[in-house]
Amino acid sequence: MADKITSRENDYSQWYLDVIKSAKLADYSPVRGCMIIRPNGYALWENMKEALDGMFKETGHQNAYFPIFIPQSFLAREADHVEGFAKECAVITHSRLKVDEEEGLIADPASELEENLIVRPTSETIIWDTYSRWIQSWRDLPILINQWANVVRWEMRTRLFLRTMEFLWQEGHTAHATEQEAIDETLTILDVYAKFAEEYMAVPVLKGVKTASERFAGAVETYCIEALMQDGKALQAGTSHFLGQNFAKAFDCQFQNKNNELEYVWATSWGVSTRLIGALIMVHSDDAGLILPPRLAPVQVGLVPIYRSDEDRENVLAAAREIEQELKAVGIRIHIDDRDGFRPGWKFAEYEVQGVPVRLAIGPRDVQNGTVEVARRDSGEKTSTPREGLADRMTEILESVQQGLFEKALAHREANTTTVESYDEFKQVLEEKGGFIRMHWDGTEETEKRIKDETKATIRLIPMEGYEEAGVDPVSGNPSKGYVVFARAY
RNA sequence: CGGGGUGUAGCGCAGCCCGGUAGCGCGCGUCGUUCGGGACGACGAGGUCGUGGGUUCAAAUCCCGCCACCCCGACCA
Repeated sequence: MADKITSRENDYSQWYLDVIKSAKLADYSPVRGCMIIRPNGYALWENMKEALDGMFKETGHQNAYFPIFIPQSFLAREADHVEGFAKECAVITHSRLKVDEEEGLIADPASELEENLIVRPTSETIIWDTYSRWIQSWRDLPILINQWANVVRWEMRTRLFLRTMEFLWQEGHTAHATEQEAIDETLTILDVYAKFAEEYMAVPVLKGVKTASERFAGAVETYCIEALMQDGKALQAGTSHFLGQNFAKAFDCQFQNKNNELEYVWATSWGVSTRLIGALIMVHSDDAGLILPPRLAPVQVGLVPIYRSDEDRENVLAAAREIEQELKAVGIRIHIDDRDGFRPGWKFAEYEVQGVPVRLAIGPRDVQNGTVEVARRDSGEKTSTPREGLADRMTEILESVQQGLFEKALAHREANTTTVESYDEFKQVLEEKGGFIRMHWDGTEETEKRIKDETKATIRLIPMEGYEEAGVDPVSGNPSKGYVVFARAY
């Protein structure tokens, strides 16, 4: 008997945790705030990684790897950066342990490090230290590097996938000769992220710019994609930062331009993390468990063979293998659950809770009739269909599931995006409905903070499209350049 | 860092108030019957009761300390 999943209506955040547990995506670790990513979760991450990695390479980037340890002094070089990250750094002070007679195993005082090391919370500092040695001339630019890595941020409050102390991510760090080129890079990546979210994750996203208070520590401008979860809360799904010359100046990274002048290098950084898995869960899944978009699902089609006698078993499994070959031939990831000792109903339930997009079942009756049962995870719809032409039909169904998930999520977002003209209306919508709320904003940090303090809603982004529409900020009464998007966020 | 909660078999929990043989469900092992939506029976394995101390003839249970984790909130990808 599987664990019961709390309904979304009953307790959304418990539901989220239940889905992760039932679908065997992750587990808690012995250390607070850290998670064990189980094979189901990791396979999902690998698929995300593969798709993104391809897109990065397509846009001219290369992978590299920088060390996990950073000299403590590096962090202090960029003022905003240190302020943003200092409070959540794991610090390494010793290099070995020893057995103390009274206290047992302790850090050996004799091994105290000359300089503390920090476990990277992000790699700007060590990378810009490196770039300063790699870059001398305009001919050395641009540098377009990405790395797949783990980072550690000593968070007060953690949630599986959404915020863990250690998480997996990719971080791109690019160096450019001109400001415009760096800005273009920032936006190129933002588009890559949006495309990935929508086409692979089937999660519609808004693209925009963060306000100063929500900006990355050390950035000149932070661009982001924001998604809306089923409970009406927003989730930042990816960020792309234009860093200006801040890090180049902090790490003294200059180059000689074509006019023989020394200039500081222009920088960007950008990242998405295993948090995307959290987004995926919260956007699509239901009370029966996980629902995965076919393009990312580790198993796209799960096949359950049904038999009683040995003879049936042989015939059914033979048919199952044929189907497997046909589907594999058209590039479908199919898995046959041929384990004896598990009954079909159990297997159905397992595929369901694990979010496998389509489930097939084939038994003696089907073998005789040349049919197979097809069940869609998204709609629950079950049909019996001829084996003839199955591969093509499966391709269509998977495409239709992928499309359907996106459309459903988009419809949800649209139904939960409200434009308001007064602060009272804003508060009312926030309480009763949640979601994205568009409202005029005067552009001041003061107003932004007041709204946040009073309602817990933050400006998720200043939209990149359709922003210029002058009006009045209903909170301050001051003029506004356009509507910005508010929400309560994870 | 504030609030709440929990530590007893692999997992979920009861037992604690009122001290005296450590229990239930799921899972696990063997055998048999089953198998088209999470099957059933029989037998069986599995526990330093988070940890240190105290009270007592006797502590999972009472007292004191410590540790850990989870959930909610503030802060943050």
